[in-house]
Amino acid sequence: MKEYFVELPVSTPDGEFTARYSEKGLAELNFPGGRTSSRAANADAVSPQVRVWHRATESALKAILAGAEAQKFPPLAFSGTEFQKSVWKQLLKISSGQTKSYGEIAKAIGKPRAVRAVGGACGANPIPVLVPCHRVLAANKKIGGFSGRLDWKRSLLAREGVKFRRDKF
DNA sequence: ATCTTAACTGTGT
DNA sequence: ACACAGTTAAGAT
Repeated sequence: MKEYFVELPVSTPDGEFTARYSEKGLAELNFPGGRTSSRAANADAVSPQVRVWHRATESALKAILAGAEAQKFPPLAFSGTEFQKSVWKQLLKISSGQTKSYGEIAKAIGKPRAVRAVGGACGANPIPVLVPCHRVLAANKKIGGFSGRLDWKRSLLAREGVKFRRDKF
């Protein structure tokens, strides 16, 4: 079985995301607005397996963007350190409309002091939205930060009906 | 209530 | 070894 990486566009009301697949599953997901991936493969050229995954990705992505719970999920083949993977695994447990703090995540993986490292892991998350890094707020329910457009975090949380403390405005 | 400072951990250079 | 990060809790103002 040869190793392959495939990029496919995902059209959503928010723009065109780009999904990247490895031989194991969905490996990366990028926000719209980025450079148009000219390397995007033709949907017909990819294996049936990837097409199935991609269908699940589209379904899940659109659902979450709409503020709903994702029904279908493609296999996630993110690569990273063990620490990061354990963090992302925890993030997947947060259902729509719910939030957790960085401290709670750290505690859940047995390293309650590694709150800052958790933040780093979230920022390194290769599959935003599907891995709900946006559902993680600071300890006192403040919005916290976000690598990339902070607008996305606010917007997604708002769509899920999450109330967070807005320190300004 | 807001600001400042110090601690703590994983990761990249 | 050093600096930084999507934090936090405690102390000062």
